[in-house]
Amino acid sequence: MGSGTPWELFYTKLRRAGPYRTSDVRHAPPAVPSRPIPQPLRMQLTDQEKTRRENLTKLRELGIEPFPAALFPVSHLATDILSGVETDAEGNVTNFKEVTLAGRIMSQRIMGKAAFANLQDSSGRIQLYVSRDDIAPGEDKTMYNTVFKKLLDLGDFIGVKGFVFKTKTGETSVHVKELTFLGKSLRPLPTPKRDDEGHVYDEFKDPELRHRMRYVDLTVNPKIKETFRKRSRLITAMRQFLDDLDLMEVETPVLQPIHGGAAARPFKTHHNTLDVPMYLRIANELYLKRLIIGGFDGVYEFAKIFRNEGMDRTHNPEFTMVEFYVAYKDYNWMMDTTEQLLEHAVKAVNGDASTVVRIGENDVDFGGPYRRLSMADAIREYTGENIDGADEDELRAIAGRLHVPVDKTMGRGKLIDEIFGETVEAKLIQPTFITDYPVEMSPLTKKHRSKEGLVERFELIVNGKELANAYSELNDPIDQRERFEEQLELGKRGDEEAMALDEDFLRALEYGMPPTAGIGIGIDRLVMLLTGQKSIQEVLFFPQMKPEK
RNA sequence: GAGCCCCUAGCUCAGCUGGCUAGAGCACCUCACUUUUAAUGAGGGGGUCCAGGGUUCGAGCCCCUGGGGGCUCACCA
Repeated sequence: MGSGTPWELFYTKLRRAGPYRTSDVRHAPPAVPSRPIPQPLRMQLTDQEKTRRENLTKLRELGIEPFPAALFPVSHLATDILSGVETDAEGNVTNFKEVTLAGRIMSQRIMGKAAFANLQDSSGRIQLYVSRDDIAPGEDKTMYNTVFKKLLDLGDFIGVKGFVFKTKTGETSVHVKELTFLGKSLRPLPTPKRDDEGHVYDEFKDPELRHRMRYVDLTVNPKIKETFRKRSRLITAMRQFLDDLDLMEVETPVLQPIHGGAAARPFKTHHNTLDVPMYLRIANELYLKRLIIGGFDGVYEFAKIFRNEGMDRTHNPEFTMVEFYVAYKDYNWMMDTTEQLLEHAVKAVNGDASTVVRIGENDVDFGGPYRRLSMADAIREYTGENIDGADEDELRAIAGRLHVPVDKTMGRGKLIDEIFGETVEAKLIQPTFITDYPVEMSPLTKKHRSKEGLVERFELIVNGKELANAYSELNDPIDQRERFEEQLELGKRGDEEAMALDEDFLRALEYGMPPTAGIGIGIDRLVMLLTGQKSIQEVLFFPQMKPEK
C-alpha cells in the first residue's frame, strides 16, 4: 500500500495516538516479568478490515460522522411494522406514513439506481428500499453512489426515516428517505443466509466461537435471543411469585471466610487487608438461615454460586440458584409451594396458560400436583428391591443384584443414593418429588418425624435429572453440631467435598431458629429444560471458557 | 478423567493413493442494472493449510510432540 492513501493517514494517526484504542489494551493484564509481554494488537488486518477502516475515513472526509454522539429518535421496531401494517383494497399500505428505525445492515442487494437492504433491530429484520433519487434528491448523487453503495458495510448501525410500503412480491418494506450512520462496523460479520425452504447456508455455528463472541452470535443468529428472553421471563416470574408470598429478596455474601452449606470444592482467594483466605460461595444456605434466625419469616435470593469442579455441558464453574427459606413451614408445604411456583413460572415462559414443555420425545407437564414418592418406595417400584431397614451388607447385596457399581468406602447413605441414581432417577420424566433421604447424605436436614435413619428432604426430579433440593431445615443446634462433626470425620478421611464446620452458624442456631422449610432450585438447569437446550453453555450468555490462546 | 472425531480464506466447507501455482460458495473489491430477496451477470483480490519436529526428490495429506476445539461416557447442581 502506498503512503498517503486515506487508510494510510488514518492508520498513521492511530499509531501516533498510541496503539489502537481498544479496551483490550487498557485492561490487558500487567505483564509478568518472567514471560514475554503478550501482544494484544493485531497489526495484520485482513483486506475486509482495511476496506472498512478506509470507508470510515472516507465518511469523515465527506463530513459524515460514523460514530455520532447524539441520540437517535427511534419510533418503531421492525416487528411493530411487520405485524401492524394495514393495506387497502388495492394492497397499498395505509399506515406507518413516517417511521424511524435503527439497527444493523445485514444484507444489501444493489441494482443500479435502487437497492434493497435488510435492517436488523432488537426485534427482528425488516427490508429497506433505497432509491438513488430519494436519498440524493439534488444533482449530487454522492449520498447514494458513494455513501450508501460503497461506504456502508454489512454490520454497520444506521438509522433510517421513511414510509412503509409493500413491494411487488408483497414484502413489507421501509422506503428510505433519510439515512444516518450510527456506528460503523470494522470487522466483517459472518454471513449466514437462508433460502425459501429455510435451509441455512454458511451458518455461524462453531460453539467455541459462538460462546467466545456471543455478541456476534446474537447478531447473526438472533434466534438464540429467545432462549435468553425465556430465561429472563422465568426469573421475573419466579421473583413475582416469591414476592407475592411475602418473601423478602435479600443479598448475602459471595466472599465467605468459610464455604458452608453444600458439598463441593470452592474457589479460594485472599483478602489483602484482612490477610485471610476467602472463598467464593458454594452455597448461600447458611446465611439465609441466619436471616430466618434473625426474625425474617421468609427470604429468597437469586444467587450466583461458584464451584471449583469439572466443566461440561451441564456444569459451569458459576451458576445460578434461587433459594428460599420460610419459617414455620415444613417440606410438605414446600412441595405444595414448589408445584405452584413452577406452574406459574412455566406458564410465564410459555407465554400462555400451558404448563406443558416438549423435552425430546416427551411432553413434560409442570402443572401440579406432582407425584410424591419416598426414595425407598421409588426403588421398590422400579427394581422390586426393598431397602427399608436394610443394613450396609444387605444394601451391598441389593446393589450387586441390580448391577450397581459400588466401592468399599460407601456407607449406608451413599449406597442408597447410588442405587437410586443408577436404577430410578433417569426413568422419572414427569416432575416427581423423591422424599425421605438417608441421614448420612444430608447434614443440614431435620431428622424425619417418624422414619428412623431418614431425613425430611426431597428432590424434584424432572426428565431424569435433579431440578431442586429441599428440606425441613435442621434447627436443633446440638444435632447440627454432631452432623458437622461427622462431616469433619469424612474430611479427615480425604473427602474433599466434606462440609466445613461453621462455628458462627452453630452459635446462631443456639440462639434459636424456628422450624423452617428451605429449597434451592437450579435456574440454569430449569432454563435448559424449558428451552430444550442440551448444554448449559447455551443458556449462559458468557459460559466459562479456557483462555484464548 | 477415558474413548472417538475435528482444526485449510472473514463464514461454511472440498482437497483422491503424498505429486504442477491449494480450491468452491457466500463475504470483499471493480463494472453493469430503479421492486430485489440465497438478487443477477462479468471481472478481480484474499491463505503462517493450528504450531514445532520428522520421513520423503516432494507433505494440507504420512509419523511424533505440543496446542485448541467438538461429541460420547463417568462424577459434582
